[in-house]
Amino acid sequence: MTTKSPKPKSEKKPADSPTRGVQARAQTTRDRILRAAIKVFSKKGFDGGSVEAISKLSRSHDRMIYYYFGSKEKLFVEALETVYQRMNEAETALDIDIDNPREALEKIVHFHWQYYREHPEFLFLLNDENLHEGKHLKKKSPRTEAVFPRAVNLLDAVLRAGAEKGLFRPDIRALDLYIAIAALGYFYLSNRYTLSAFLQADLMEPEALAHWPVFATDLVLRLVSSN
Amino acid sequence: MTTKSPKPKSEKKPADSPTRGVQARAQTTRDRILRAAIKVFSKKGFDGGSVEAISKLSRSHDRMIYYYFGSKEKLFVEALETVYQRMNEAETALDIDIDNPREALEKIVHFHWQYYREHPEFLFLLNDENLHEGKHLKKKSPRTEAVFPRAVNLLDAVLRAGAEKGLFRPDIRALDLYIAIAALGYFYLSNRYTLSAFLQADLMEPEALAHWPVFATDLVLRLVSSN
Amino acid sequence: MTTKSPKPKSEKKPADSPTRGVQARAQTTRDRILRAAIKVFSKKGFDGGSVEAISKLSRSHDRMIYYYFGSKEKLFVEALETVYQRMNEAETALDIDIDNPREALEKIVHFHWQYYREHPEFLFLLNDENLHEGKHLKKKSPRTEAVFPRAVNLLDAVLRAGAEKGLFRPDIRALDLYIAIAALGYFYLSNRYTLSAFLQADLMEPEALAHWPVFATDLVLRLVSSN
Amino acid sequence: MTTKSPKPKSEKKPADSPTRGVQARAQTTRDRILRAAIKVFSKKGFDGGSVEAISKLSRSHDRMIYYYFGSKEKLFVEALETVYQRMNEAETALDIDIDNPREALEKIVHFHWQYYREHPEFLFLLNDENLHEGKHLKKKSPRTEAVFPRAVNLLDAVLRAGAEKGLFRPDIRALDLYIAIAALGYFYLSNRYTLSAFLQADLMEPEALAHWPVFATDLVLRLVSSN
DNA sequence: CATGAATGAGCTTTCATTCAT
DNA sequence: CATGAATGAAAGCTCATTCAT
Repeated sequence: MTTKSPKPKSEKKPADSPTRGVQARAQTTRDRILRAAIKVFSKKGFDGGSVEAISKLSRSHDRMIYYYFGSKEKLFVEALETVYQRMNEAETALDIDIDNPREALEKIVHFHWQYYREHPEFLFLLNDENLHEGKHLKKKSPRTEAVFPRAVNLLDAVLRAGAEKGLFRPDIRALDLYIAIAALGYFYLSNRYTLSAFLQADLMEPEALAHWPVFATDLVLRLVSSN
Repeated sequence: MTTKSPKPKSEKKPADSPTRGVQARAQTTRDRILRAAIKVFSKKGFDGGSVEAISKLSRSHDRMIYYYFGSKEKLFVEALETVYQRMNEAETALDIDIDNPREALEKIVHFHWQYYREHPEFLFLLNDENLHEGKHLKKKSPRTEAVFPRAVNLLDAVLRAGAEKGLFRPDIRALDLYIAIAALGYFYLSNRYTLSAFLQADLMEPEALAHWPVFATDLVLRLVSSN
Repeated sequence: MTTKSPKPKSEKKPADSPTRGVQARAQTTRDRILRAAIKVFSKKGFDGGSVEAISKLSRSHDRMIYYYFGSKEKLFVEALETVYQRMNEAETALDIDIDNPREALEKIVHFHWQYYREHPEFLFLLNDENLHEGKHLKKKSPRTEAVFPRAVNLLDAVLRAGAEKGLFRPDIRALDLYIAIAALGYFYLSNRYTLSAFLQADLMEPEALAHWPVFATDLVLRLVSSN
Repeated sequence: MTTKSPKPKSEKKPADSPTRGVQARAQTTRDRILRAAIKVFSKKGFDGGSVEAISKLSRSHDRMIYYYFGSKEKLFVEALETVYQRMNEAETALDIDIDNPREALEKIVHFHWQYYREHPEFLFLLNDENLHEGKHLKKKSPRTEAVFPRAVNLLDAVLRAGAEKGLFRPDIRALDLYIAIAALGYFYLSNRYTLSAFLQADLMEPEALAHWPVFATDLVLRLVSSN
């Protein structure tokens, strides 16, 4: 980054000042680029997505990407974090009734399924990052650190509530369950292309799509239920 | 016919003939390229893996890739199919005792886990193909078509045997179970980089690695068990 | 918009503005490339003329050719159109006295001869385009459409004036005559290499070169003369 | 040429010998290549026509081209000479009645027109060679040397006969007339693509095609006629 | 007489990035 | 805050040609 990042992300809304108009315009340019980057990277991957494609889609210029983000890589990282953060916010916003643990679990399983279905860019972006062995995330990302617990902590609370009520086994780790829930939804959708080809079954048929979350929920409930 | 497919894969071992030497040399060149391609593509993806990197790793020339495979894309498809075929062969070779359904299931779950661990190229190559929405596989692949049933059929046999013995529920679909088993192993390993970053837990710790297949087996057995 | 047409030819001279320097530099780079392209293509043809040769001759970079012209083909088309346009302008600028039809015709025949001699790039570029069955011109060229009539119309006026004076036959079509005049000059020069080889006569000898336009003029005047 | 040209063109038909079959087969391979070369080079030019395209079209192998012709360039030269020779033979075979000079001239003009129309490969191949400033022909071609006179000599005879009968002017050079006749036919057809584009007239319309040789004949007769 | 394998230089084109206003 | 111009490396691919049977 040579051009000395002009306004390093600046979450703080610019107060009404003479320069507000300018900053607002800048913000939208930056946002347009970021949004375009998410689209392009999720469709083509980091290597396949060109800087030009992004600047074109955002109706801006290559140069602006460097002005705002410093490099293609940093733009990718921010796209990745943005997408993850959105997912996290959606998960946090889930309306969970802890007093009804079975129903709570069902809700969580369905949330994951639904979120992955509606946000393919989340799947693809994470896939690509894993393809690169997480090297972009490794370099930097203070923003994500504080974020983790929420999802798993919520699950932990549900599990504990269920155990107290005698409904659930007490020996299930929230982290394991979280990964299992994610795996069931993520893998089905993310790997649908190779699965469809190799298993010769169209996983995207309406019937198949309706069936899978039912199966996953059943699986999860059987896993955690006591007796 | 010059640039195009010089010897279409020719599975048949070249009999001892005057031309054996040439064919043998060609075969190894072709194989060296294919092996290098699997390595490079699984590390860098289709876009990130350059033709030059492959030809250099195989101690051959760019030109030879086009001579034997026609294009980077066709080479990728063949790498993908090869890797999938190997997996399929390993799965088929599994020594399963159908009269012992629980143990059989355990074996299958462990096989998937173990195979994914030992063959990261399988994970990465499939991931990359899914990133591209399966477009390479769509174009061609008659080889894979006949192959599907084996893995799922085996599982189906196990499930039926268990059900007959009164050990398993009769309403579990083999296809669902297969995907679930694959999901548990595949997702954990394939997505370990983003999971580790976002969940702040090192999934590759020996302890964690030892624990996961135990958890997965438990999950699968609880899912299918009657009572 | 990054790689694509940065300033679509912009005939308008950049007024004195702060950015004038930049535009001027760009304009000269673009012009240098175009000029180099005309040279290279006319010497080596479209296939034989390499992008590198052009960029080197223009003391620019390969990349700039794509920046300004989009592709090798589009550059070729522009070279072709430029060369044709120049010819057309020269022809239009001819000082013809319609009241002296015989002299006017002589002038026109000599103009063609002289122009082809002095602008071999015109011959070669058109030759190459015809070799490709006009495929480059077919794709695009609104610029040339309005242009046609001038040369033929001029000839038409001369023919009519001559006929009115009773000097010329009234049944000669201007288009035919135009093609004939062009043919005589163009073919002699353009095909001189094969003609020299096959006819075993050096068409480029001073004497031969001096003789031909005389012959051609005679031919044309005999053709159109009444009686 | 390293492979020491196996049978340098061998015009002589191989007498009935034990090896006749082999030679015959070779001859056809050689011929198939030559014919394919004429097609490919006339469509794509020397630079645009690849060795592979030729070997493919002739259902042979790249290697054979080098075996029989030594290099791409030598193959091109032979294609060129072949095509020229065929034209010359056809011209020589013309049934001309010298006692009827006007009709003889008409026949010659029509022959050129007809031949060019029916043999576009002749036009294109010669065009391409001229594009390269005759560099292929310059290198070699003893075969063509003896050939020249025939066509021009014939014309000379006709002109002389006409002059003797008082029909023709005595001051027309056969060489000039020959070039003019060739020019009229060749240029019209060879340059039809750029002419059509720039003159905005479809030169290949049936009517236009029927008209041109009439015009050309008229032109030639007027040129040579006395009084 | 024929052919599969190999070679290295070359091609057009695209890439991420920086300079100069 | 934005932009056109410039850069050089590298990409995938094709070329004419030769080697070794």
